[in-house]
Amino acid sequence: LRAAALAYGLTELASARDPDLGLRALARAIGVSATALYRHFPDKDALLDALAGAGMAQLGALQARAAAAVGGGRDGFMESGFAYVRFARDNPALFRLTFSRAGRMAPGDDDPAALGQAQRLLYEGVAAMMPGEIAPAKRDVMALHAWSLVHGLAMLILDGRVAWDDAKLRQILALTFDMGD
Amino acid sequence: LRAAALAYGLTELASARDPDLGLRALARAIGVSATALYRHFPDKDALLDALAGAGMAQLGALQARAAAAVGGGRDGFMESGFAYVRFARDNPALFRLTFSRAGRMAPGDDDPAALGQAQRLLYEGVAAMMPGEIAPAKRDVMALHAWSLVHGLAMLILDGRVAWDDAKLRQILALTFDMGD
DNA sequence: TGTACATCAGTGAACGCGCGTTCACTGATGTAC
DNA sequence: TGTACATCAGTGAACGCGCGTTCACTGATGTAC
Repeated sequence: LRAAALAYGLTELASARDPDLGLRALARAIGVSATALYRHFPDKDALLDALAGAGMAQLGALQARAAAAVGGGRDGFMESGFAYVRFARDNPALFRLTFSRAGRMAPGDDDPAALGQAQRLLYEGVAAMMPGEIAPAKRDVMALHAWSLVHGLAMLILDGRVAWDDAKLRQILALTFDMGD
Repeated sequence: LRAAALAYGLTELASARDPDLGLRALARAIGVSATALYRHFPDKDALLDALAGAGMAQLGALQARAAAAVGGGRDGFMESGFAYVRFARDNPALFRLTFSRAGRMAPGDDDPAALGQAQRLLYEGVAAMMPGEIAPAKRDVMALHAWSLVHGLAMLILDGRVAWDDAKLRQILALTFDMGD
């Protein structure tokens, strides 16, 4: 049941716009009594945390795959950024839930594999972008810069402020991701 | 009462983390029966829309003031970007509400003065940043780039993913806002 | 100046709703001897 | 092989809660004649 609940939750959050997911509603949807869920999660919060963790893991995996598909390096970094925005578009509620939840945990309290992977990808990407010597502080700034860009783009798209346009998005990303030239 | 409701709503949303604001709760807080609000707003949605509009107006005004304070131009653009992030930090729930609501309206259905001002500032900023001839398409890309950056930074800070650090934030912004060099 | 009437802001009771959670329970599955 | 017992996943009824909204109402303020 735990697996079924998470699976349904993830698909529901992929299509939904609003990340408000009710415990009762979820139970109803998978054809089980609401109380049954309490066998597998201490409370609603824990359920949502699990979903958020799964979302983060999905996002990380997607980014890694996108980067690998073009052979890594600077192109891979750019592709991983693009994948980030695509993930948000394809999983609006899950994307929101993932970030609103994960931030509420104490640092390190997160699913370590998932957050670790996202962070690592970010830094590796920055390194690939600037292959020379980079001061750690500078690397940090560039990583946050890239992260903010894709995150903001994703949010603006989810909020209906920016229309999806493949070519235009790539141009916007290029401004940051080709910066090392 | 309309003014009181909006005023209280704004201060509440400035301190709150969560933009879920109840009509009954708001009425209770300003010492009035819940039904009294229906004299001034057709329903809860209208109330929230009004608050979102006010938030957008505040944000626009703040950005304009920040830009003017350093004499406009490229510095002014950078300052307006910084003000954007500061506004989000200082009004977490209002910032969220403003963007989640405003996007749901049909384009142009928004408070025209507010959205117009934000948009205009954006384009003027890009123009100031690149004083030469810019193709409209390129200007568009640069404007969205800048917007996404500050928006993403704001969201990551609100979600507790990025710590507030004045100097660091300025460095991150500079990567984009000094790009025309 | 006084009277009749309309307008309007606000009230309190009541509606139905979905929610998260607790409770005592049932029935199936496994395990010890 | 059979019996006794513990474990465990699931059930349905019930709790209290806050919500948005409707309703018939009250009392004050303004306006017409």
